[in-house]
Amino acid sequence: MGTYHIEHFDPEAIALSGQCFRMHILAPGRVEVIHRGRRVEIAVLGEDAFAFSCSDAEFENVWRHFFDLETDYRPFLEAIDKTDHYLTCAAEAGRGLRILRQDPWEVLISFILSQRKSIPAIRDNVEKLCRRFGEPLAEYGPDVFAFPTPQALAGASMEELSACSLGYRAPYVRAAAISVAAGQTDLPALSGLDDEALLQSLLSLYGVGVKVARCVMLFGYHRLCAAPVDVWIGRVIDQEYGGVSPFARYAGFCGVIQQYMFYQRITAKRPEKPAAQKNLPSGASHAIHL
DNA sequence: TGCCAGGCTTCAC
DNA sequence: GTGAAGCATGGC
Repeated sequence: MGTYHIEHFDPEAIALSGQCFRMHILAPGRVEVIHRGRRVEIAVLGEDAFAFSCSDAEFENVWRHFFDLETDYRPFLEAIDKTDHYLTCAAEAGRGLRILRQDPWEVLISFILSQRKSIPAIRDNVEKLCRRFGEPLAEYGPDVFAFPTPQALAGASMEELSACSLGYRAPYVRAAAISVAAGQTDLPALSGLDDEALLQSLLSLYGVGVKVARCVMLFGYHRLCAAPVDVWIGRVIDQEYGGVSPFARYAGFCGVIQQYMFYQRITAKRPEKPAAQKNLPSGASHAIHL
């Protein structure tokens, strides 16, 4: 158990932000994460003060990197257009968000099955997969499981996958698992590709479209230039920006900006405002962004 | 009962 | 190349 002073870090906000489905709020100020066969609990002690339920060595070797604590998020916040009221408020609400450095394989499968599902439903599906096909992590308790390996999912039948409530996404998950397990898709090697090549490689997988590919790029490969546009972000762009994406202004880190917008949108009380012409930054449509 | 959820593939045209 | 239809499941 170690205690640390960390700025711009809000584990509860990150757990709610929809980028990671194995991060749970256990109680106010207490969050757990399971990542690459390890589990850690984080306790919020006070402003910028946190306790991690692991050794200092594990914090330095695993969790500092996972939570992207080496990155200074201040320049991202300072670059936000002060006349953009929506984004200024969103960034203030989400100033403790960070883009996690997750396992690309876990991100790939999680976002394949995210299609047309709510975040709680995705979380349930991921947990079902882990319980059914993941290795038990007995050192953390009888009810803790690792994310399934590609081999484990590739060896599952359609019936077994469908039993995890995957619906029509079951063949997508199976195809991706077979491709990765067979070495046809080498996920670690993809990290060496440039952004466009990485995008095209991900799009070649059955069941992976532009939105899911961008999620994998952002959350699995830490390509901060990738900004997934889903129904929520689409609504923000329509309602707050008159249909013109603000991402062009934030080249190189629009994935971070997107995450502030997404968090603000899903944690708001869903005010269904009519389309407004409030923020109209110059720039191209969001469609051109990775 | 109907609509919607971090969409994608398939098939007309 | 573009747009609509169809797709499973669960929550509200």
